[in-house]
Amino acid sequence: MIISSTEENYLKAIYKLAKIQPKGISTKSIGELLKIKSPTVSDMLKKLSDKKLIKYEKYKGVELTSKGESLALLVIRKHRLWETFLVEKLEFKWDEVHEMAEQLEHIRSKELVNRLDKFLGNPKFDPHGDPIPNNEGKIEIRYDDTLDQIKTNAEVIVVGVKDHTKEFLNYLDKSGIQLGSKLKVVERISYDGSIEIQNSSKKKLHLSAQVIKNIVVKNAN
Amino acid sequence: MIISSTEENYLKAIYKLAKIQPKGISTKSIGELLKIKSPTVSDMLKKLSDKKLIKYEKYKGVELTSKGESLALLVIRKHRLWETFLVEKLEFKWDEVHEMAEQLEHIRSKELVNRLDKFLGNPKFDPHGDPIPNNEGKIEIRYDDTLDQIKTNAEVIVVGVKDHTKEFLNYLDKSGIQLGSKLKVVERISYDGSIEIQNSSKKKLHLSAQVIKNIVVKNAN
DNA sequence: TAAATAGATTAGACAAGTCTAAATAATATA
DNA sequence: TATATTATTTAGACTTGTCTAATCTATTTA
Ligand SMILES: [Mn+2]
Ligand SMILES: [Mn+2]
Ligand SMILES: [Mn+2]
Ligand SMILES: [Mn+2]
Repeated sequence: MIISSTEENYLKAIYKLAKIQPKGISTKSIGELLKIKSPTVSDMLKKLSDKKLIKYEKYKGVELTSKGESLALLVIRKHRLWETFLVEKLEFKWDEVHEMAEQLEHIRSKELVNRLDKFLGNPKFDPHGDPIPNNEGKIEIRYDDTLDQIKTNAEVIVVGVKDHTKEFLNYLDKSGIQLGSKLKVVERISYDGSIEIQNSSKKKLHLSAQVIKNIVVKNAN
Repeated sequence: MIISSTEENYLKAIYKLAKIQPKGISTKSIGELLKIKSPTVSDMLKKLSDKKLIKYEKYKGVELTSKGESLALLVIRKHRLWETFLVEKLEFKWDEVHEMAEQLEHIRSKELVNRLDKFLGNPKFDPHGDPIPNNEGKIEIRYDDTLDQIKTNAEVIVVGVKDHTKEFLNYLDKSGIQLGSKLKVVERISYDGSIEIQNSSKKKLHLSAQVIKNIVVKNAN
């Protein structure tokens, strides 16, 4: 069965929404994520349902079938492997790769993605710290905290970001924060939820609530 | 101006046909190359003409404008660079890469193609010996002979192929012929235009007229 | 629980890219 | 040169993916 790029994008969107709200993904939320109007989404849901890629009942929301989930995971695998290639091999910065990966993720070839994986040394995470599903669609889910949940004086290492926009990633670059950065929470300002941190070279930095909830960290043991 | 993948394929086809028959490329020949029916081609020619990518007069055939030629060359550049990547980096064989490159050639990013070029060491030729246009669309045209034009006892090196099908490339593989192979023409059989060759390890091989006209060689000095 | 609101679906339209059948133009041939 | 053949274009239709406007359903709230 042939799956179009458009259909792949819907499956990926449903997969992503399901990670936040497992049951009954709404037409509206899919439309918002893909920047497509609801009636268009409605039509596509019928089509994906006919292809047995989703479970769909009118007005009841939608859920991926296991076939649909596998396909979504394959698209995500390709997206993240290509992003890794672009950063590791072609020396792009982490804020530059998403758009290219949005195109590359639709290249059809089982063999290509597996060779690419091998060429990159079977990476487990992409340049934004997101896990790369393996060839069987298995994905390592990491239960790490975001920086806003960290106690004062705790030391942590940056392992990912939740916001992938150019603006956010650029802001982190300018602040000298990247994957692997070691940070210490010096002070929490309860008034606005912001924090004061110190980096490994003792430099202090003030980060807003908005920013720290998008930085994923693990304990620096 | 946005050029769709479909439009890119038409431009590439016209470019390729123009190398054989510079003036007045026919609707029919484009259709045959792209496996698309003539009326569809006719429609597209109007569209490409409106976009000033081709010069087109009804019933008079078609010609690329310089804008159209630049775009065609960019697509060819991308195709050949990706093929080189697939063979050099991902270890695909030369008969396995064309279909993937047909998809990859449409990835939109000026920066990506130039970084890829650099990553590959600015290769001048692709895995089939075809020249890779540079960033300005300049292409090195090589005036090499095909093996059927070589005198008896001359020694040559294989620098390209004219038939890119899996079947032909596979046949060459099985015969131990690849880019860089050194061959000596031992005998020409005038009856059927076939030849007897000797490879660098003195092994003899009989090649049909059909085969040798698709092998591009240069003199082995 | 009845009305208001939000969300979802249906209806009808459009663009891109494709097709077949019919009409027309150009070219070859008798 | 008149006719036959071939190539091209026009006409009309279909599919995919999108939209807006209208209608229907579900949920919230007074
Ligand atoms: Mn991305
Ligand atoms: Mn990513
Ligand atoms: Mn090719
Ligand atoms: Mn090639």
